[in-house]
Amino acid sequence: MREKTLEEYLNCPFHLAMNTLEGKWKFAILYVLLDKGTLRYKELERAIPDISTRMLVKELKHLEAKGVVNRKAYATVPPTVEYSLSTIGKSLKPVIDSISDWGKMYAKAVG
Amino acid sequence: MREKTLEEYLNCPFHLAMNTLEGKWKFAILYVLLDKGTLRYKELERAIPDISTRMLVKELKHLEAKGVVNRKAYATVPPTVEYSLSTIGKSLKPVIDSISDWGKMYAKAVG
DNA sequence: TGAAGTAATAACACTTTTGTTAGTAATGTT
DNA sequence: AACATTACTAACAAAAGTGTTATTACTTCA
Repeated sequence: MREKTLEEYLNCPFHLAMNTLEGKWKFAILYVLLDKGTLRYKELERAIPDISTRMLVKELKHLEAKGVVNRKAYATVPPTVEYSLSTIGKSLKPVIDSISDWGKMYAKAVG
Repeated sequence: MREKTLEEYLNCPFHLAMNTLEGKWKFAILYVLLDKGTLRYKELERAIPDISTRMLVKELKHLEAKGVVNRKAYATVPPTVEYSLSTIGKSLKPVIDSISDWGKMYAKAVG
C-alpha cells in the first residue's frame, strides 16, 4: 500500500470536518445557532459571554466561507445582519452530538 | 435558564472530547493505533511521516495522561516502549468515523 | 446638539502550538 | 574502539491562535 503524504493526512476528511469544529469558539457559535435558528450579530455576541468582537467576526467569516453559516444583511440603520446555519451546517448536529456523547461517557469513566 | 459561564463552555463534554482529537497530529496517532493495534515508539514515528520527535512524544504523553493510550516499557537495550489504545481510546472509533463521514459528505457537497 | 445603537475593522500584544537542532544512556555488532 | 540502535529530553525559534483597545458610519431618539 502506498504511503500517505503529509498533504493527505492534513487534507483528509477528518481534518476537513475539524476545520468547522476546532478552536475555542466554533462550538459555541454552532451550538447557539443550532438552538436559536437565526440571530443577529449582536444577539450572538450576547449569547456567547466573553467572546471578543474580533473572534466572533473571524469565526463567522470562516464558517460562512466554508458554507456552514449563512449571512444576510439588511440596509437598515443601525445595521441588521442575520446569521443562521446552512443546510450543511445543520448536518453537523449528529457529529457534534457524537463528540459530546463521548465526552460525557469519558467524564463518567474517568471520574 | 441560567447563563453558562466561560468555564462551562470550555469544560463541556464537547471540549473534553476535543482534547483527544484536535491539533495537527492526534488523529494520525489514533488512526495508526486503531489500525495496527500495538506499536513501538519508532514504529509510530515511521508510520507518521513528517511528525517531529517533539510532537510525537508530546501527544503520546498527553493521550496517555488522558487515559486514551497505554504505554508499556521493557528494560531492554536499546529500549522498547510499546503504545496501544486503551479501551476508552478504542471507543473513539465511532466518533472519528462520524467526523470523517461528515468530511467526506462535505467534500462532495462543496466540490 | 449629542448620545445610543449595530456591525463591524485595524493595529498591536500576548499565548499556545508546532518545528528545529542538538544531545543522552546503554549495549550489541563490526 | 567506534558505531548503530531506541526512546527519549532540552533549548530555542517560528507560526498560529486569541485578546485588547480604539475607531468608523449612519440614523433615530432625547
